[in-house]
Amino acid sequence: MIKYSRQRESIKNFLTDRCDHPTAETVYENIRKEYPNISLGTVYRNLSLLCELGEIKKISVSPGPDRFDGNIRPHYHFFCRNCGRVYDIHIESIDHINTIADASFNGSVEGHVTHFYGLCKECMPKGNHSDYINC
Amino acid sequence: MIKYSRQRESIKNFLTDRCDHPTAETVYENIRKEYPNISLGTVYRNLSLLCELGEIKKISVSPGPDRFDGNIRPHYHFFCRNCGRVYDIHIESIDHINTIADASFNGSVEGHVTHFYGLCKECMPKGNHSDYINC
DNA sequence: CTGCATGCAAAAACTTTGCACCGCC
DNA sequence: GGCGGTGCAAAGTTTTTGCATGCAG
Repeated sequence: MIKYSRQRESIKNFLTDRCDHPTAETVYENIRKEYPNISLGTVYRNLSLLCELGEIKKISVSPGPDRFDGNIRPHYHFFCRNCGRVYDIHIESIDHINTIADASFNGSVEGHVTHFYGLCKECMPKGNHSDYINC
Repeated sequence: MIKYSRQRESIKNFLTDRCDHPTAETVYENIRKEYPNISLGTVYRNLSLLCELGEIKKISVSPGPDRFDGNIRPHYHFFCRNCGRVYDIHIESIDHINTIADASFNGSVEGHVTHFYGLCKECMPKGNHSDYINC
């Protein structure tokens, strides 16, 4: 049985309030402002638990520490190869690629993990800065 | 300038001879049979170098250690959620998803990383075992 | 009260690195 | 023989875990 904890509540709220996909370390540093005694171990344990409960999502980045996303609606991520920032991308479903893969594989393709990379607006050559909002 | 080394040659050959995407540790254990004094550090250094040279590919798996692929022709990977094995999937290009993503993102989408998951033939319920060859 | 959650610290898992020596070119 | 590669070991990075105590139900 899972019991309520103020720390977990705080972590959950922190994540759903942001859209910059913080690492466990960043979560730790911020929750510490409210709960100075919280330990990094507790942050990891709660992030892990929240993932299992489906309340947040883990984003694995290579190389580097995992990041966490409080937005669990289906969407994709964009990694800027210059500054390392992670952005949300909301696109129509591309689940048809599962069917394509399944047709060429002797097994059962249930899903895919995809992320996109390139240069974000901030890192692109000057001149084309519209104010598109990613979050 | 890059110099020849027997160890690097051996690592390269080992990878191009296999299709099971071994980890650095597995590479180490196998190369050791031929070069008992090789160190894990050397294996990592050479895997890293071979990646930079574009002679092999690194596959990041979450969770778990990175895996390495001696096959650099474009293809995708399938991760069995039951046994953890990694298989090659050769499919037609799905690069159109870059265009889809680019249309919804204020920046420049240059590419994507995708892997598929599900159950492999070995881990599927009995009865449907054709002899499709994945490698 | 019972037992899950926490804080702390140690350890685990994976990878990189400093340094002295070795061996390509 | 000069300089990149190696072996070894130490250290770095990220995450997990054991244990005594704290707090929700």
